[in-house]
Amino acid sequence: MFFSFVFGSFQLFFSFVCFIVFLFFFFSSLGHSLGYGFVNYLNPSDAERAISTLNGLRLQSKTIKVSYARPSSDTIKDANLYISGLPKTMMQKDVEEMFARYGRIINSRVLVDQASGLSRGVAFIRFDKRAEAEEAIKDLNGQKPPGAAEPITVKFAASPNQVKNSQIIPPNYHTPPRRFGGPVHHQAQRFRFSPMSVDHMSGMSGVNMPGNSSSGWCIFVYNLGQDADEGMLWQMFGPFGAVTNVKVIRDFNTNKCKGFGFVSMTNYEEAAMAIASLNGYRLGDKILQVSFKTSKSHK
DNA sequence: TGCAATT
Repeated sequence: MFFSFVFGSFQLFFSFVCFIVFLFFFFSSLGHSLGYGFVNYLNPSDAERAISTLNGLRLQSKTIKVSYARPSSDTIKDANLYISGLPKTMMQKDVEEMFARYGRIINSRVLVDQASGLSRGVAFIRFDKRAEAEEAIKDLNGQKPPGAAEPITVKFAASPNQVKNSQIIPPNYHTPPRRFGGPVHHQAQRFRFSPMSVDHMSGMSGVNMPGNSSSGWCIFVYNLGQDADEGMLWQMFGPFGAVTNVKVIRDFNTNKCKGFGFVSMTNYEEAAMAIASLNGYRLGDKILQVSFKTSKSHK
């Protein structure tokens, strides 16, 4: 439902047709979603900006891929490979190198043991075309990688249906956010599809930490104008990192903003940076006060 | 100073 809210607003703001953005959630699928979705843009430049802004963005434990959608066709179906028996020393890059000659790799992943952080010797590789995947199986199944003691198994991956937790994509509004003094977006994190880049504060979901809840960090924004809207909050906070939700609190009768709102961000460091940067920010004729939400909420 | 919730 939040999903439909997000995509509903997206459609409202950007509407229909033309360029397609393909999203792929790395590290497994979530909820009943298959882990990916499509967004249509009216303007190619908007699609371009969505890609450059959101690709590689970390959301919870995931890193999203955002790229142009490949045209749908039977030739790209069932092109995902399951590889097992890999030497534990082989990294994602090494596995990709081994398979690259068979075709264009759409994505890849080496499974890692949660506790030890070491490779489990299992990988997935999705090729652009099923024929490429078939070639790779023919050639590499039962083969030993250079220096390996055991042969690897290469076969088609099982059809997609693992169930996991659900999470949401923060839309990023189309106005250039630089005027909010936000950081250039995620230069260091982009393309680092590694589970090592997990927020080090997320293990600290402690009771004493302000603003923290089970899903990210809630930020209190005070001194919004009467006609503040959610779009403003997305614009202000989006540049600092993964924003999962924004809310402008309005009077039920007048529908005017009561002067404050909330923003949820996934990663502590990004939330802290947003607060440090936006607290005291002048929005119109008002000086914003931005802080972690306090827990005075039980009535 | 002001910290929600009409899914």
